Amino acid sequence: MENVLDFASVYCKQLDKRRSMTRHALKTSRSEDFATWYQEVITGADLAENANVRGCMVIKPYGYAIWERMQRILDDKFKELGHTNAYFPLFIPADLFEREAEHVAGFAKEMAIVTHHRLEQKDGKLVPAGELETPLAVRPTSEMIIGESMARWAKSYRDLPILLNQWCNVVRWEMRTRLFLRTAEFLWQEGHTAHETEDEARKEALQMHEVYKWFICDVLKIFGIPGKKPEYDKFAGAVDTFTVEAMMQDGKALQAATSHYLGQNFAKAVGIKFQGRDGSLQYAHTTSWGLSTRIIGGLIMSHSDDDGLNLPSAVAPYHVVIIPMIKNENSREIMEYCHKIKSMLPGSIRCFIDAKEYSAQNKKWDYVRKGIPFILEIGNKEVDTGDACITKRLTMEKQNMPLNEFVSSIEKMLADHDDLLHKSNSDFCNSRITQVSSYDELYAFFKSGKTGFVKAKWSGCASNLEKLDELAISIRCIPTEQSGTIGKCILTGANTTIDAIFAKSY
RNA sequence: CGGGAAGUAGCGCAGUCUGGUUAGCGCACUUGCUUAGGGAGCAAGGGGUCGGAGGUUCGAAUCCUCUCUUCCCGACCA
Repeated sequence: MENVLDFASVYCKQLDKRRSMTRHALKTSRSEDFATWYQEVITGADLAENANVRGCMVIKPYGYAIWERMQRILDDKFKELGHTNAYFPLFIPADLFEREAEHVAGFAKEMAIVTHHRLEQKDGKLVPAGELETPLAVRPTSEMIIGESMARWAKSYRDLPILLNQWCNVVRWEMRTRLFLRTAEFLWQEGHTAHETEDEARKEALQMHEVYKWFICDVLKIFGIPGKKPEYDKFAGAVDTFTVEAMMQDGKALQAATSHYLGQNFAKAVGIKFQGRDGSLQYAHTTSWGLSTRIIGGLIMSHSDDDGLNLPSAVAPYHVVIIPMIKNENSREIMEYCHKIKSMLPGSIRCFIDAKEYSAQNKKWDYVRKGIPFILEIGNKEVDTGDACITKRLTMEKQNMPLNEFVSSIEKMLADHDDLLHKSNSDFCNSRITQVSSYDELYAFFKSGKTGFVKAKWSGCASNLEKLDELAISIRCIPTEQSGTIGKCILTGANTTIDAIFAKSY
């Protein structure tokens, strides 16, 4: 493990050195204009584009390939833990929402509603004609409609737990949208479970919270702090909300995935009742948990640099791209050599040969922007020497190595790639966590233009929160890892042991 | 949803203020030749209902009204 870190340390330095010396693949740098840079990473890597509909996006094939990788990893894990996939309707009768007061209040403002079901031609224009008796909400989340089914399915304690997940799209009519981070329609998975006891349901919510933590931090190598949402910032209708708050390269927090213990709130609203072991009729305890395409935004803002995207190997559509440097005279030998390389690679390595007739250099820079970990340039030289000419995306260092050595070390190099990705991100983020012990310090920190997470004592009560408004920050979470020390709440002055994370957020 | 900016070729832009030949430039694209491993050169080409609708005018990318979309700052954001 130490060796790995040493390796990463050395490369971090090379990385910084190179960045100060050379021309970059993107026009705008992170430090110049983070928001513009973010857009350029997306267009540069060909991940997505704005659709013709307000706030909606087209996820392009390369972006969707990343999402598919994420889906596969998570789906396998969910199933391993006993969940099964199902599918519920996109439309939810609007009045169904009204059964849970907090829930409807939380979503009312961002709900898209279908009120008509037919178009008619009028003066050459199509106008909605048949009005629906009951308006249909386009699902912003499916607790109510899935709960309604569960109510029909659960009769006895023997029917529990019900462990469901669905992969779908949801719609939230947001006022301000940004590709991946906040779109009117987005893709996600939503898990919904019903349990016999509070204890079991709480364990389920925490278990899925752990799964998200693992996926975000270990698989995607994104720096995140797991914790609990403050009482006033829970999911509408939840008893407890757990979150992973990820830190982006501009120091802002991104709520990356949440898991909720819903108590009996939803069970009571839709009637998930079952006969218990003692014969009495009881309400189930439910949970829900979700992770969306927003995480792709988090992935971009965690790992990308001024040359574009960088990807952890687990979700990279390709690990290796081979670019033939074709010259007319012996293109056949070069292509044969390229195929030979591909066929020699271990099965775990995703590789493709780009033989499109575009200029090799332009192709190379495209793949730099797409964050392919290893780019191979294969031409006459390599055919003659039996080498591979490899550019490592993270460090942008280019080197020749004997083909056999490349093939036998590719898995190790990919592991090193992941370690470096992980280390440079976690070093960056760890250096941006600041501890303060008073509101004045907090104020000075954010007013000075510094960014990052600030850890401070908080009483846990909702008073004096308006003091955070001026700084445009919020309490992101109460981290699972608590120091246990006693101190004064920076907002109220009350004695407390609670550590909380304060930050600007997306 | 409030304030600001902007929509002209795939991308980036000029032209709009002060209405007037056939709407231009760079990159990209096509063809040819010459070159090639940090983003080629030269030459000849292709590609546009100037976001959309309506109006003013002999004439609208340009002026007016409405509308859609995008970006930035706020508010909002399980």
